[in-house]
Amino acid sequence: MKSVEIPVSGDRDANRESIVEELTATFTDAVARLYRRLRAERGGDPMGDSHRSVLKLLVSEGPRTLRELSDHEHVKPPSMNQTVNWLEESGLLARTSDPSDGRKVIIAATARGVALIDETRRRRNQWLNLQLEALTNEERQTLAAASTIIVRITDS
Amino acid sequence: MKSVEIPVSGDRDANRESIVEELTATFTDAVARLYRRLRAERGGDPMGDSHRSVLKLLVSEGPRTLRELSDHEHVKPPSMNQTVNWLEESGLLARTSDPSDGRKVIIAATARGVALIDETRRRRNQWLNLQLEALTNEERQTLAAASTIIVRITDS
DNA sequence: TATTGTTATACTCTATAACTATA
DNA sequence: TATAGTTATAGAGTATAACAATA
Repeated sequence: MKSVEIPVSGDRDANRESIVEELTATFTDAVARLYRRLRAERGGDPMGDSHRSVLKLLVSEGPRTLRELSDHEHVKPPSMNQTVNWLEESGLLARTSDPSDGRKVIIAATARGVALIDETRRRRNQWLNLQLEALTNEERQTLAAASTIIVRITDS
Repeated sequence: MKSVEIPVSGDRDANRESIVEELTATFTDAVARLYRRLRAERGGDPMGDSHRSVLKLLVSEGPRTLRELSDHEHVKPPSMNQTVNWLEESGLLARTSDPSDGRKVIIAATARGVALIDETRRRRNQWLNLQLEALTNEERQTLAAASTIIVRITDS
């Protein structure tokens, strides 16, 4: 009878685990669905999320190598190379050789790339803007706090 | 001098707007990066996110038509059709004609599809499980609350 | 040998356009 | 005509394999 009356520590661990796993499932679904929705709302913008994310990083944090970019975006180097190729052909970034290491290539935003990020920062994501405006301040604070946690988790 | 001393209501609106736009940018970035990270952690699993999301819906909420599935996932019918084809060829769902409307096709998970969802529910997303276990209860509550808000926004 | 970048190629998931069948 | 599903095809973004150049 003991085992019924007194929850042992193993039970509590199992319970905590199932709570975490439930959150994992719920949270994964929520993020995946929002990501798809954002893509669906993106509309006629020629620059995709990946391109924008890279350009934004270069603008806000300065030049990087290809390897640094692919690591930061959690993508393989050949994938990042294609993204960088597109941005280079669009005149939004430029490649230069690293004088101190002939293997490396320094990738930096051009003036046009900086201008584009500044320009579009406010125009973008109108759909999400509308959704967020309709929330309460408390709900927005929840999302802001969640964003902080997400970034910390993702970069770990 | 007045305009400097007394903030007019227009200023307050502009301020609220910029706060929302800042959250939009931050939140979009966080979600996109977590989505990529989750994909990178997925590893050798042959079933992609879209396939799994559809199968999970069929298992947890019962049969649906193609149109219902494509609406739910915010995807166009031909895209969903390809996803459904893959799942059908893999024996995880089955199509049957709707007796009351010859145009419609009822899509339902097979026993094997149900078993697969049950099986993999616990094995999946190990990386995110670990990250969430390392958080405080308060942080997990924040993410759970954010998930609720995200789902509500996304389905609107 | 190890590392950095690159090219070639293929896979997944999405879209649009055009078609068939049914209501 | 309108709706549900489907096929054909294309595009974006990812991956792996193989290669060149440099450390």
